[in-house]
Parts: sequence; C-alpha cells; structure tokens
Amino acid sequence: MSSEHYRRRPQINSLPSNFQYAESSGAPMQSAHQMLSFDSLPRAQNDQHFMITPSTVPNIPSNNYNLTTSMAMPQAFTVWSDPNHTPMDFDSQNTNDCYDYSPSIVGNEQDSPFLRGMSYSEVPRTCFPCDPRMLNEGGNMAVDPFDASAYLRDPNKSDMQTSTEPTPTSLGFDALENSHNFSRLSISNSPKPEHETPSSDYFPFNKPTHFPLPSSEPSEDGGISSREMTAVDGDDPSADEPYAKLIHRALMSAPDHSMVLQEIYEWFRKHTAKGASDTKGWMNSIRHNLSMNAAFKKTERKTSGDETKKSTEWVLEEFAIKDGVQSTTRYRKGTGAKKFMKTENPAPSRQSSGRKGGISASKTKMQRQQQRSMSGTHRSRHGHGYEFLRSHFPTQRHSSPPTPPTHENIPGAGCNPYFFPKQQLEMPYEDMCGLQDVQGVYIDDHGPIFANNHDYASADGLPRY
DNA sequence: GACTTTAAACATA
DNA sequence: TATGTTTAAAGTC
Repeated sequence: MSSEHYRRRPQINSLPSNFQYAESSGAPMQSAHQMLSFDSLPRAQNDQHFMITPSTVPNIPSNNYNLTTSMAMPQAFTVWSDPNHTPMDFDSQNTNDCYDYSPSIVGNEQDSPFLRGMSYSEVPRTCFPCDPRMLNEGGNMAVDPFDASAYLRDPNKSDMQTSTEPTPTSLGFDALENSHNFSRLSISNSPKPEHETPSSDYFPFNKPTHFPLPSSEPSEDGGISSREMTAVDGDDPSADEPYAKLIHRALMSAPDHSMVLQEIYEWFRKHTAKGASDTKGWMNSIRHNLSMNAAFKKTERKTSGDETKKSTEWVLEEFAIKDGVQSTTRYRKGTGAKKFMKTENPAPSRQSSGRKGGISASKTKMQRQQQRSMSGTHRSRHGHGYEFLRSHFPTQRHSSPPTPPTHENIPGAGCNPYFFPKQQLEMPYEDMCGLQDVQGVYIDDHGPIFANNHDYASADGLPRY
C-alpha cells in the first residue's frame, strides 16, 4: 500500500472553499455536495466513493457493477487518485509530504459518530449503484436510481443545499464537530452494547475492500492482477500500509481522534492483516511508531468514575489531523533537519520494500541467533566494544516528553506549532532554535517539530507540551 | 541515503 | 506485565 493510493484528504473541520472530493480523468469534478446522501450525513467509505451525480450516471452502464466487482470502477471514476494528478491545494499549506487518506475513511467505523446513535443498518444507505441491496441477482440495478423512492430521504429535511460551496451544515459536519460529545467507548471500560455492533452482514465493507491500484492492470485471465489487493484473499491492502498510516487511520476513526493503546490494538485486529498475526511483533511496531512519530501525542485520560485512575491515550496532533501523517523514520534522532527539506513523499515501493527488509532482518537475526546457540557463544547485538563502553560509560536513558514543543517556545512557528517556513532554514534548525539536543526534529513546509530529549522548560518554568 | 519493518534492550508504572 | 523509548539491522529503491 502506498501513500499514492490515497487521495489527499480534505480535513472536514477545515475545509478549504475550493475543496473537492472526487477527481476523475474523464468526468468533471464532483462538488462536495454531491458526496452527500439525502440524510445529509457524510457517507461511509464505499458509499462515498460511488456517489455519482445523475448528470454523470448515464455514461455508466449499470451492469458494470455487481457485488464482486463493485469496487472496480471505470477509470473515469477511479476512487483512488491518479498519483500524477496534482494534489489539491490547501491554501498555502504544502502537504506534499504527507500521507493522505480518503476522506471517507473517517467515520467508516461501525461505531462512527456519523451514525448519530443509529444502528448501522438504520442509516439510509445510498446510493446507486454500489449498494448491493439495490442490485438484483444479476448484478443489475433493481431500483431505478433516479426514482426518488430509491432513496430514504427524510422529507422533513431541508438542509440539502444546492450550492457548490460546501458548508459545514450542508455537509452534515455538525455531526463531526459535535463528535467530541460522543461518549467514548473504551474497550476496557465500556464495552459496546450489542446493538451497536452490527454484524458484518450489515457492513459489507467493514474490511478494506478490493480496489484497483492506479498501476494495476487486469491480469491476462481477466482476474485481479497481482497489484490489486483484496482483503478477502489475505492480500490486505493494510498489509503493505505503513504502521504510521494505519495508526493514523485508527485514530482518525475515533472520537476526539484518540485511543488508548489497547484500542489501537483492537483496531488493528479488526481492520488490518497485521493485527491478525499471533505474534506480538506488530504490537511492538505500533508502540514504536507511536513513540517515534510526532503525529501521535501521548496524553492522559482520567478514567470515568475514578479520578485517581488514569490511562494513557494517544491522540493525533492537529497537523496530523489536518494533513496526515509523516513517515515515522523522519523523526529519528540524528537524522537532522536538512534532509527533510529535500525528501518527498516516500515512493510507494519503499513501503513494501521496508516491509520486506524488516522481515528479512528478522529472519537473518533468527539465523544468527541459531548460529550463536549452536556455537554456544553469545555476543551482544552491539558487540564487545559496545558492551565495554556501556559498562564503563553508561549512557543516561532519558524519556522523551510526551509531545512535541509548541510554537510558544519556537519563534516563527506561527499558528502552527509544527510549521516552519523554509526560508528560516538557512542554518541548521537545531542551531536556530537552540535545540541541539532535540530529538528527531522535523522540518518541512508544514512539518512537525519533534521531541526535545530533556524538557520543554519555558520562561515560567513549566514544561511545554 | 531514505524508507519501513522488525526485533530487542531498557526504563517505568 | 504492559507500556513506552530507543537503537539497530535488513532489503529495496
């Protein structure tokens, strides 16, 4: 899975006026209001993808669709954007380096706040032609999509707007903005009521669904090419998706964009192939990514009913909510800031390559361990020299503070605490900010600034988070 | 060299 | 023991 396979996700709570969801090579842009269902709720993932305006419908033979190929949209309606397509403009923000996600991912959860307390099956599901319930056995439309009766529109609702200027109201984003009011459903503390977890029968796309990659081609036998991924056959797209992106998705799906670690684990178990593994390596990787990626902020949440109990919660940073998540590697210690100025979005192949490398590293490590055990010797992974240094000059291991510094202690950061204008980078960033010991400083047009190893003591003596 | 994954050591609650 | 932090190694591009 590569970042290129994701569309740049316009953030709902900061939609630019020129925001557009759908891009297509052959059809005119779909304005935002066209992505609406008639209940004014944002549609869940797959519905959104197939919200097609009547004006475009006649171009598509309805029998192109059936249950099994419903995701194989004609090229003109490719859901995932053309990687060569110019990304949408977020005002002056450069988001080129960000992973981005389909807007539909947010709220694509069974317990999504978008459901407004309704069970999933109760939510009017639009629309033509992807809704299986609107298809007959032959995969053809059983309901005339142009027939008003095909839609479950509330006649009392009058907030459907025809303006092409998306507004929070017209998009039904009030539900989103009020999502903070939703009580959290903690896995550990507040198990979801049974009725809130509809069966997969009601949620045919609750797993990453088969979709064509931009580069995918039909295989010779007419089947799915090797580049196309399915969740059904175990070739889950999430398997090739970086942890950082998956975690981002998980958090984006949660109210307040926050989860405790166990909830993230649970999300991975539900939605990714990684989480299906019996090994615990993927948990380690999640923790590694949470710690290393500045997009994820650690906070404390008090357990309801017991003020003394606190649980650690991971929440998305604002910039990550808005722009997506950067690769975790960029925040590593000692990588320096300058390199970030030149790096672009990681190539799609890198992600699978990285995975292969990781797997290979694991294998070779195992082999080495076996050889060691065979020979009866043991060497530290650092070798004798390291052990000597370690025993004679033990390094202090200090914990990183939970969150990156804010703009308050970084001049020039402006309203975005993780934004640094490029022109300020004539000198090394660490020197510029006096953060020589900053860990994993990330500099980019809009990038985050990561954790200082020591503290964020400010003029008032209080740590800054 | 950048990127990602994976494993592991270590610290802390 | 669970969680969090950090480092290192590996393969691919």
